[in-house]
Amino acid sequence: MMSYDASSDLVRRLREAGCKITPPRLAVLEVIQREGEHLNPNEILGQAQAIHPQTGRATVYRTLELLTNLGIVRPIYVGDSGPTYIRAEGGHHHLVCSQCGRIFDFEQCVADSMERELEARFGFRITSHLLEFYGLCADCRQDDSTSAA
Amino acid sequence: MMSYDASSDLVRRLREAGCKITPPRLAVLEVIQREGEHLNPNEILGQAQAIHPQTGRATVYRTLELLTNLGIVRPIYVGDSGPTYIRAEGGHHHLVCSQCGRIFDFEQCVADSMERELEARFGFRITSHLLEFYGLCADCRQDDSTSAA
DNA sequence: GACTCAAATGAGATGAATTCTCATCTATTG
DNA sequence: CAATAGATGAGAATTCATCTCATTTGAGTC
Repeated sequence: MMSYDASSDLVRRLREAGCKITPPRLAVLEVIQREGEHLNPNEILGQAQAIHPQTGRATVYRTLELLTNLGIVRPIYVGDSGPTYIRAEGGHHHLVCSQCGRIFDFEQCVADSMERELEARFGFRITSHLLEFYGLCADCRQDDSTSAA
Repeated sequence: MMSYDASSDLVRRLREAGCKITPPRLAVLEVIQREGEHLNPNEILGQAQAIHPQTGRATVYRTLELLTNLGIVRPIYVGDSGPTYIRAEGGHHHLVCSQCGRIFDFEQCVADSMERELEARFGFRITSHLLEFYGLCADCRQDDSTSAA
């Protein structure tokens, strides 16, 4: 037990926050660090149980809340699915089709240029951002053009 | 019955999509147009019932899904509350504290400058965007500085 | 290494939000 | 006005998240 990687950077942050380092927490951290992106609570539970089988559902929810408050992960709602969790660092950029729900990613982003100004204005320390554009994707535009004017 | 404002722009869009114009749908549209921002399904139900008392909960969910597919409204998840609905036009800009959950709005935004390029690149027709920054607000930074290094 | 205690846990109950089912009704077209 | 596909409302069913509480455990102290 307690054999995963109890010395990672994230574990240190938990310790500093006065939290105990438990097997379920290590399992969830492991999942986040390994897969990381866009897992929902149920998937995180499943993967955490692959590491530490006794892990309970409530503990996963509790751990995700804890990690969110510590600024380590962050829930994100995209499309019509429930929340998924991502690492709370860097930027996430999506193009979301309101009709079919498909999601496209893009990389370049102008948000960084705003960070400094917003930090100064609001006294924030910004660690990440989300930029999403909504509209109709190419396919759904075509389908529409038959019926709409 | 059928006396609210069956000739608005939004009603026309419903007709064009081949949908029937019914009292519950008019009621929901009326609520969206009047209040518009950040109502959750339950609040929308309440206000729709003030207009058309027989309106059922399932119909509100169905109508919101319909309006979302038509690109008229859009669900948004901010903070830890459930979904709320906003008009699917223009931009929404938030600064979210990961610790206390408070939300600050700001106006100026650089996203517009990216829209044209993304539209060209992905063949999208973009109607709105969401730009959110995450981090620690001024208050939570202070609380943290006592414990953290 | 054993002792202590607050923190953390798991199982299942509970609760809230959403979706589904189906018999009935109605907006629209001809 | 009649016909009909689409829409509706009521309540059942499902899903997802939270809460409760008895038990366990990590981590500091000796």
